Amino acid sequence: MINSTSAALLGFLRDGPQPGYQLHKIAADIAPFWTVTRSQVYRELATLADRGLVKREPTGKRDAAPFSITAKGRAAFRAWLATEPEAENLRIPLLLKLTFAEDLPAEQLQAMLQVHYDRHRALLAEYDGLAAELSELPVLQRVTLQYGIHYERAVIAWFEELPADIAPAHS
Amino acid sequence: MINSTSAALLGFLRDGPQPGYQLHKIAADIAPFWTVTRSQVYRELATLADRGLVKREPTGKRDAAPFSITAKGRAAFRAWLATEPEAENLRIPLLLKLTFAEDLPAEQLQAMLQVHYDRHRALLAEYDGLAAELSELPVLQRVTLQYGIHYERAVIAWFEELPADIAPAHS
DNA sequence: GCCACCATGTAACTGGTTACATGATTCG
DNA sequence: CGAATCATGTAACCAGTTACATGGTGGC
Repeated sequence: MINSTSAALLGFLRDGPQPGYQLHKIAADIAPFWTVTRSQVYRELATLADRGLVKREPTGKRDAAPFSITAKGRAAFRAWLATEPEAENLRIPLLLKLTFAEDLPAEQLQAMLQVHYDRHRALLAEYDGLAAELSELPVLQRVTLQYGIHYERAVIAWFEELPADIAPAHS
Repeated sequence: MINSTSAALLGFLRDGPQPGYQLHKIAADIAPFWTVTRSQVYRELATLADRGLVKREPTGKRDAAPFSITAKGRAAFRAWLATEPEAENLRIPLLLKLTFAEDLPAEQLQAMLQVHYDRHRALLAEYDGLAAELSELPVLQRVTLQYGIHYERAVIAWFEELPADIAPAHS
């Protein structure tokens, strides 16, 4: 079975051949709940090519080496699509640090929390803006955005509920 | 600067020397928003030892090689504690798959969503139970749990708001 | 024509996961 | 006393990040 990153690349390639650079740009757009670096894209493409799931096309402009999806690649994509997605993985450095935060002066801790609180509020505003702007988007493209909105709201509520001595200022 | 995983190990070692196995157990307990595998623990300990931040103690029972924190290690921990935590990293395979889900029969998609919905409801129930049980916990130990509760509630709300043709059954 | 930025790719390193190996306890 | 589980660790592999290199394009 291929991994999620490869699967995503194959998914994008169904719309036509693309070089690694462009695939990365497309992938970066469907962030923020999935990320791939450019290097990863090139590596995955190389192994996909080795396994015959994509095919390297003649080099185009600026050394661009487009890849196209093969019949075998389409089959692998469909197989991946039908498998149960794994559980999500959340990695939250802030919570780790908080675990040890008794050893930190309250004001320093509060300053840290403030930074993150503000960032989450900015993100929520951004997502809300996108949702308004893109209200005509196909259903399945909107759900990710909705996930983001729900997530940010939850985090913001969490911040606002922190004990008063460390809670960030919320206007 | 040391990484978060090393920092956590140093943090735990302040309470006394521990072998890698035990450190991993402690770390696993402060999940679910931070994870380390056992292998990682051993590797980090080895590099921490190389850098003089921990010291290997004489082997105890069952080949256990406890490590103790050094003065230099304590300093490194304090330095880490004072740095701004990075942004969180969320990796949600379900959302990636959803991006391509137009190519999946609606009922298969719904079945997938049901599995995840049920899992999140179970998690919320578990966290709520813990919160009730551990109501006397020190503040900073409770905030992680609260984060989990807020997160699960948000995800559950998201599920319940999905378009009717794919939304999981919610009693 | 130069400068900034865009498009393209490779290489090296670090962090995370899986698989393997093995002796000690515990419990029925 | 035998089986299951716990405690301990190593090695190999895979995935993610950072750093490096370089030619094209567009705008002033």
